[in-house]
Order: sequence, then structure tokens, then C-alpha cells
Amino acid sequence: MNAVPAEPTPPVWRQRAIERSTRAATLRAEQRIERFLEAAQELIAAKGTTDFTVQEVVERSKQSLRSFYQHFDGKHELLLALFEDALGRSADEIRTATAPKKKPLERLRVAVHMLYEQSMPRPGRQSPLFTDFAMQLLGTHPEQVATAHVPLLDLFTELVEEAVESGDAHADKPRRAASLVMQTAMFTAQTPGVPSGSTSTQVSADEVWEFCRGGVTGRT
Amino acid sequence: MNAVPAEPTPPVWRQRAIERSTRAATLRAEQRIERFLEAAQELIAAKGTTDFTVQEVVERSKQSLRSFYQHFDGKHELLLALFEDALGRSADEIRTATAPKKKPLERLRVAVHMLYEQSMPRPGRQSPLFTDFAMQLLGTHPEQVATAHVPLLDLFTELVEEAVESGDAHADKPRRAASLVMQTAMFTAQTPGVPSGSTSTQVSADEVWEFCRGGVTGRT
DNA sequence: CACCTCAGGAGAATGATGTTCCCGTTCACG
DNA sequence: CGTGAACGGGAACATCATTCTCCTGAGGTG
Repeated sequence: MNAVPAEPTPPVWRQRAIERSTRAATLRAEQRIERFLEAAQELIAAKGTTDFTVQEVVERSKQSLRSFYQHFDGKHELLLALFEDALGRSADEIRTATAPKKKPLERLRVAVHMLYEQSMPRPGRQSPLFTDFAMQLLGTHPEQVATAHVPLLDLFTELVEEAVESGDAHADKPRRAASLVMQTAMFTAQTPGVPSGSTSTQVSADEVWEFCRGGVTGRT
Repeated sequence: MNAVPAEPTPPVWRQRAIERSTRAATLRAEQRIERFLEAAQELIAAKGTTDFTVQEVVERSKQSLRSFYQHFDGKHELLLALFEDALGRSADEIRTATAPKKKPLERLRVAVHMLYEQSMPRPGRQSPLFTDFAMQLLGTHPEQVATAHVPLLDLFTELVEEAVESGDAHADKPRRAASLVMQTAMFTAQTPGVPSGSTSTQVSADEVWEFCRGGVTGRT
């Protein structure tokens, strides 16, 4: 609101001074934050869950609790940062992988497959971020989940729009359709099949794609 | 295996005696369990989350911690019981609501709508069971979630199969298709729209249905 | 009636975790 | 050099779930 310099002496120089003095601190802070983030990621990769304790992160990053809470609002913030990061990177990865494909629907298919794979609770490998934490977060902080989804949602929206333009799909609200495709891929990857008898209900990536294709292809 | 009465005296009478003596205890136990369950449900309804403490449940049900852990393996078991219950009741409810409908696809549409509604984080009303806890559980005990889903899955499988038989839908694996429809409805109901700008991405029940319809209608 | 058993009540003790606090040190900058 | 902010170390606290200990009362038994 009030951005007018009420000071009589133009504080340009001190502005710079402060900024210079600040920059160093900022840098250090970022570096520390980075260390925490790294440590946390390693722990997640190692343990396969987000159940690490703050202590572990602190020890692994060779910093202190004090410092941790000075840079993060709490464990929750840390996880959230990691989560958004992962989703962002995932979006990039999928984007580059789909780019070379010619047909829009093929791009979308690849995207669904990849998202499905990455959302699946991998045996050992990285990012149970999609799995573990995502679910919990959805229950407690839905808005932040939605925010974190934005990069992926943007990507899928593009893909859907392209498909619509090429006439391969139909959707008055591409973003909604994209949202549906994305969520279907992400969530169905996580629910395991019911162990009952011979018929497992764990749907495969292909099945998810077929389903989504129908959902996007069908005429309104 | 060995069901042969090795006892010289046929223990029929003592069998009865024991049984009679046991029944009372069983009854009492069931009653207590019921009280815990009720209290928990009230707390959930009141607080809108599953964040109540075991203490609260105990106090509200006017029983003791001792008793609680004598009847439940832990808070987790309690929640799970409530969860399965809720899903089962939901399945019943949807089943009766869809029964009168004539056309299979219409039945499926109604089912999707209802499931969506019930999965939505209601402002004040009951069963954030689908919401809150379901998500968390999905991260920690996926198998049990799958188990709890069975009743609903059965219902949706029936509906899909009917639609397939009537020629309104196509699916080589109705159960998988049903799983997809069900999960899509449940999950998309929980993710709120991203608050960014004017275009909310919160999909409506109708949109979910349209999507699922396409997924089930589209030819293989 | 005296006694015994056992479920159940009350609530203290434990253990794991996230979070805050305090003390002394380091480090960059003026 | 002096100063203040950031930091390391780690104790202290708070919240829960879960366990344990002690005790009571109701039923059944002799």
C-alpha cells in the first residue's frame, strides 16, 4: 500500500548497503536450506517413507535443530518444499519426454504412462513423495496439494488442448479434463489391487490410459 | 483336523455351560466396542477430522484406556473399523438409490454422483472418513484400503457389467473399469481447485461423470 | 457367608516426536 | 575490537499413543 519514501534523505545508498549485507546472509540461508532438503531426500530414499525424524535430518545435514526451525516452519514445510520440487521436476521430465512425439494423443498417452509410473510406490527407488506424503497432505492441506499440482496440471492442460485442437479430443474445459486425467493417473497408481482371490483390481498404466482416452475422446 | 472327541464323557453339557458363560462376555464386549465406535464417530462429526485422541474417545464413551486397548489393537484399528463401516453403508445407500433407475448408464451416473458427493469434504456434516483418514490410510496401509473398498467396488462392478451387457458400455475387464470409475469419483472429489486466478480446477460431479462415461463408453 | 477370579476403571509411566528455549561460540561487518 | 545475528549443542517441553500397576466390584463357588 504505502510505498512512498517518507524519509527525507533518499535511502538509495543504504538500500544498497543493506542489500549487499543481506545477500550474503540470504546465500548462506539458501545453502543451509539446501542442505536440509538434500538430507531429507536422502533419508526418504533410504527409508522409503517420509517417516524420518527432524533429528535425523538435522544430524545428516550436520546442522542443528535450532537452525532447522529458523529456516523451516516445521517438518511440514520441509516436506511440502520437497513435494512441490518433485512434482515440478516430474512435470519437466514428462514434458521433455512427450515433446518428440508427433500425435497429440500419443503425447498424452506417454504423459499418463509416465505419471502413473512415477506415482507408483516404487519398490526401492526414489520419490515416495507422490505416494506417502501426497496422500497424507491431501487430507490435511488440500490447497497446498492443489498448488503443488499446478506445474503438472499446466502440462496436462497443454497436452489436452493440443489434442482438442487436432480434433483428437473434445473438451469444453481443457483444464478440468486435464485435472481429471492427471488425478486419475496419479491416484489409481497408488491403490493396490484387492488381494481377494484371482482377480486383482490393480489397474495397469495401459488400462488407465484407455480409460482416460475414452474420457477425453468421447463426444460431449 | 482332529475333531474326534477324545474325552470319555461326552462334553455336550459343559460345552453348553461354557458357551453360556462365554456369550455374556461376548455380548458385553460387543457393547463396549459399540460404545467406543459411537463415541469416535461423534468426535469425528464434531471436530470434522480424525484427529481426536484416544483419551477423548475413552472419556466420551465413559470407559477406560484399559478397556480400549483390550478391545482394539490401537487407534488405527478403530479408525479402520469405522472406515469399513462407512464405506459399506455408503455402498448400500448407493445401491438402493440406483436400483429404481431403468437404464444401466443412468444407474452408473447416479452412483458416480452419489459417491462423489459423499467423498467430498462436507462443510460440517458427517463422514470425513472418506476424506481425511482415507487419504492417510492410503499412504500407510494400502491393502486395508483396498479391502474396505470391496463393497463399493462390487457395486460398481455390477453396474458396469450391466451397462456392458446392455451394450451401453464396453470393457473386457469390468472390475478394473469399475475400479477406475470408483477411484476417479472418490479422489477427484477431494482435490480442491487450485486458487489461481479465475479458473478453478475443482471438477464437478457432472464433469466427473462425463469423463467416466467416456472412459466406459469408448470402444476398445 | 467368606473367598476367589477376572473384567474393568483410574490414571501414572513410557516412549517417540515435533517444537521451543537457553547458553555459549563463531563470523561478518563496521 | 565490538557488536549483533546466526548457529551448534542439547536440554526442556508438549502431545500422543500405548503399556503397566493398583484397585474395585460383581458373579460365581464352596
